Amino acid sequence: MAVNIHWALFSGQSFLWEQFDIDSNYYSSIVDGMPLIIRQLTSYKIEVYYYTDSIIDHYINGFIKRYLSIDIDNHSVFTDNFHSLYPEVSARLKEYYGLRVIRQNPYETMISFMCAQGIGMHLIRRQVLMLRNTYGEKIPITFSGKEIILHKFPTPESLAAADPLKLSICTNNNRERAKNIVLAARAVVEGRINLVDLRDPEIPLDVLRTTLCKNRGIGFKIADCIALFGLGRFDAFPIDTHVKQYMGEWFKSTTALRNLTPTTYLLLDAEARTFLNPKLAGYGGHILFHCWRKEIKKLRSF
DNA sequence: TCCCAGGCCATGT
DNA sequence: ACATGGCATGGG
Repeated sequence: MAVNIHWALFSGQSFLWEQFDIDSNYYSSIVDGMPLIIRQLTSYKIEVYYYTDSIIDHYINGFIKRYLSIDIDNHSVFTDNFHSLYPEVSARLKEYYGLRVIRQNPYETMISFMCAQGIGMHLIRRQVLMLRNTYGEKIPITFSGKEIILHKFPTPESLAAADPLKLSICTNNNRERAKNIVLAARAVVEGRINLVDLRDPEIPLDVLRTTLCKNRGIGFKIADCIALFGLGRFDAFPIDTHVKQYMGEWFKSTTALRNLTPTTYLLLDAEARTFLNPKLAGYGGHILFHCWRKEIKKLRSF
């Protein structure tokens, strides 16, 4: 079965998705145990293929729409005040309103973003792919007559039981990162990290961030990424090298010229909320992030 | 060859 | 608090 969805740009936060081939418009992933294939038709439209019984079509449809956060009207993310204050940025953003910040699994988001430290997106994607292929359960499907082997994201148990040294093959040979991933998986298995409890939207962002940062390998930025992409906290605003750059260039922040120390991080976080809707700061920030990478940095990876 | 990539951590001042 | 270096590899 397939469903068409308008207003979806499939890009920007997709370490858990895999492109069929170079320059292919098809992407695959297993979301909540269900194999999904997405075809990017235009920057505003995708087609979703899923494998299930037609009786529960309406349920699947709702599930996918929630996953793709179709409930968020992207044009409401930026205020009228924003458009009049920053007309150049506003003009550039026109092509990027199709981007959806998707509601991904928090555990999978945590592990995959722990791979995203100071290296290019290409390498990050490769690490997550290798983790899936090495430790994830195989799921064979047939798509347009072809047999395709997909892999589930490895369970917390499988990563918790993994040998860190062996796992480091998947983490760019970075042993420290491999060790941290195994430790985090163990913490999930033993209930010391309870991501279900952290889903409570009443938890203040700084508390959420501090809680996640107790784990080795998770700093402010990764914690905010887990909140934004994994816990549906669209108010969380992860600040990385690109965000720091566009805050300096586009929003003339002098704070952005300083090194990204914890203090600077918190100052930038507060600054961003003065020109972005605080409740959707991360959502807007991600649209800006993607636009910055594509338009200014001319990066092709996503 | 050098610098930068969706950072984090330990160490020295 | 802030600066610096190590971690690792690939691409521009």
